[in-house]
Amino acid sequence: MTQSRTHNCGVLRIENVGEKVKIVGWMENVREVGANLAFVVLRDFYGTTQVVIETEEMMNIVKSLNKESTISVEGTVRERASKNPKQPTGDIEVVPEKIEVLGRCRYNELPFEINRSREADETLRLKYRYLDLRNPEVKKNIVLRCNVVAALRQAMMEHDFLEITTPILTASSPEGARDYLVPARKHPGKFYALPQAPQQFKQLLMTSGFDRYFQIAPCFRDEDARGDRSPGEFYQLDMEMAFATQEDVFAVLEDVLPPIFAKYGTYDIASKPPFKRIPYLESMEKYGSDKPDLRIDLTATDVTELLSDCGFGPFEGNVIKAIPISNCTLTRKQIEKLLTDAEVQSGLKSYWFKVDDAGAIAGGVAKFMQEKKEELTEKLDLAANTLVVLTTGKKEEAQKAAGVVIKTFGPAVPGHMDKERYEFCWIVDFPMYEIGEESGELEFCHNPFSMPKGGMETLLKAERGEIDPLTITADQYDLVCNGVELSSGAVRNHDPEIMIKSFEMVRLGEEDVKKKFPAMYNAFCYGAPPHAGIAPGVDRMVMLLAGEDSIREIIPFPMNKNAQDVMMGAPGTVMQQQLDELHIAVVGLDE
RNA sequence: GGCCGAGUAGUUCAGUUGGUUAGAACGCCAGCCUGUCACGCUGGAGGUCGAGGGUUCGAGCCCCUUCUCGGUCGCCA
Repeated sequence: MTQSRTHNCGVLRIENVGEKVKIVGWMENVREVGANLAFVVLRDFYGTTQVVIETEEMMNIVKSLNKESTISVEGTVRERASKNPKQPTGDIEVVPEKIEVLGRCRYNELPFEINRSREADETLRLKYRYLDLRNPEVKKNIVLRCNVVAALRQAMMEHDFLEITTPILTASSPEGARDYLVPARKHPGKFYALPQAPQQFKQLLMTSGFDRYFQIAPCFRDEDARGDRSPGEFYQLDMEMAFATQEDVFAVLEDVLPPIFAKYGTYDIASKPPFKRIPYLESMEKYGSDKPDLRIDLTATDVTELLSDCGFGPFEGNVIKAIPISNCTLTRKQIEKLLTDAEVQSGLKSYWFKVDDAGAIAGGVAKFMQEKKEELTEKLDLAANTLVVLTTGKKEEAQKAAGVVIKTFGPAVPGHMDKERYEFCWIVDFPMYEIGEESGELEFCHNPFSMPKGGMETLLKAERGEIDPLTITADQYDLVCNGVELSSGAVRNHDPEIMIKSFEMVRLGEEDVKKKFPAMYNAFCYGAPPHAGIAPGVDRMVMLLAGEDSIREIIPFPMNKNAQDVMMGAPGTVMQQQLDELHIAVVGLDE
């Protein structure tokens, strides 16, 4: 038989009995049950098929091989004497006439057992990622990723977006994250930068008249990792639309995303358009977060006025937020445990009391609450068996702590979270400016590319002192799903004069704009369309869909937390000649 | 960079108040087993307890230093 294979390891069924077949794959397991009887589990991408060994000749071949060797098996499909209903191919087995060794596994002990690789130490998994990926449970996330990317691409094309690639070697952008730099051989002392996002290119495409652009775009940022943030590189579904408003952008994603989430996600249910829209300030007040998990029905209420003079020390002079949790039957110990979890995450201590089943206030800081019982009951709509968690600190601290408490208690207290669904929302009306923590002066809150609401007129009013610049908002928005920030986007500032004015607000000016964004500034001077866009993170989307907590589970070859590829040995040293060509002298390293 | 957690057999882990030869499961090796499918049974090999130093008659365990990994905060326009 000259074919490489006639069937894969996932397709043979009872109907194929009697057929001559050739299958290939990895020898996953050998079950030796008698002197001349053994069962070989052959695995390929598609599944597993049992090969039965009944002769001394075949037994000798099998016994000479380590597990995970690749072999080809030519033989006949036979109905099993004892079937296994748990396996798709469990009704049949292949009786081999010829077994050929294709790739011998040189080791009889692997770094970990393939089918249990997810339990192994992560560093080991990453070092032997090619073995880790043999595990169908690991592989399935990569397959999912591929399907999701294909579905996104198809949906975007159907919405008349063109996929256009933009440079990987480009210029360093002075704003935002730390850049990855690439030394320029032909230009000593100069550097390319890898793009943090194709932001400027896509805006330039808009000025070129491409009406709708998208790209599954690789982005590079030299910032530290998180559980949901891969260090170094990640992918965005980057998109931009000319002559478009916030509503146009929303309409596209509200059309594109829910079907893909419902189809490929762990849960079948996704928000229907239009998604809930929550102004940034309201979100911070109510959910203590700019990425609320709307599957949780808990919200925070400001009780500063009510409780600041209640006599409890930590409350004095601080903002106080209350999160009432109805029908809560947690024990004191469980409550304390959850509060500790929340404290670890937020770094802020919170307090509690509860209304017991007799309607009395008890536990935690109850003794400071007794005098305020009536007002509290009215304000928080308290009933029996309601737990109230209190957070406090400066306004931002109290809000942030409340946000963490909500996300900690929501899943832990029965009845407050409908987990099996995807809840999208838009966070809108982001402030354009904020007071920088270090500088103490006005700074851009998010990015300088956004169009301030009201345009030039608003900026002039602020300049004349008629309005507080902190109240200026932008048509800038985040897409949030289940408490995960999927994306940021905005209606862009396409007007050179407004751009300059907007920069002047933060003590920068025309020269800075020209210096930082020369191409974009110049391009906008030649007649630019109003445009808007967004860039949902592909990795985070797939992570949500796969139901994984670690971003590394959905990346084929992830780096570790310290931005190292332990499999390839990156970053690594290079030859002196390479350094010389790049005009780089490495100093201060002991080698 | 701060804080928290972890590091013991190939892998995942246990290891009592500091006390004899550091254990289990899986994997591996050998033998047995003619219908297994997480096969079973019997036996065996396998350890610088992350590294270095200290306390002690005696350290996997206590103390100090350090390395590595993970989580979290900073950071991520």
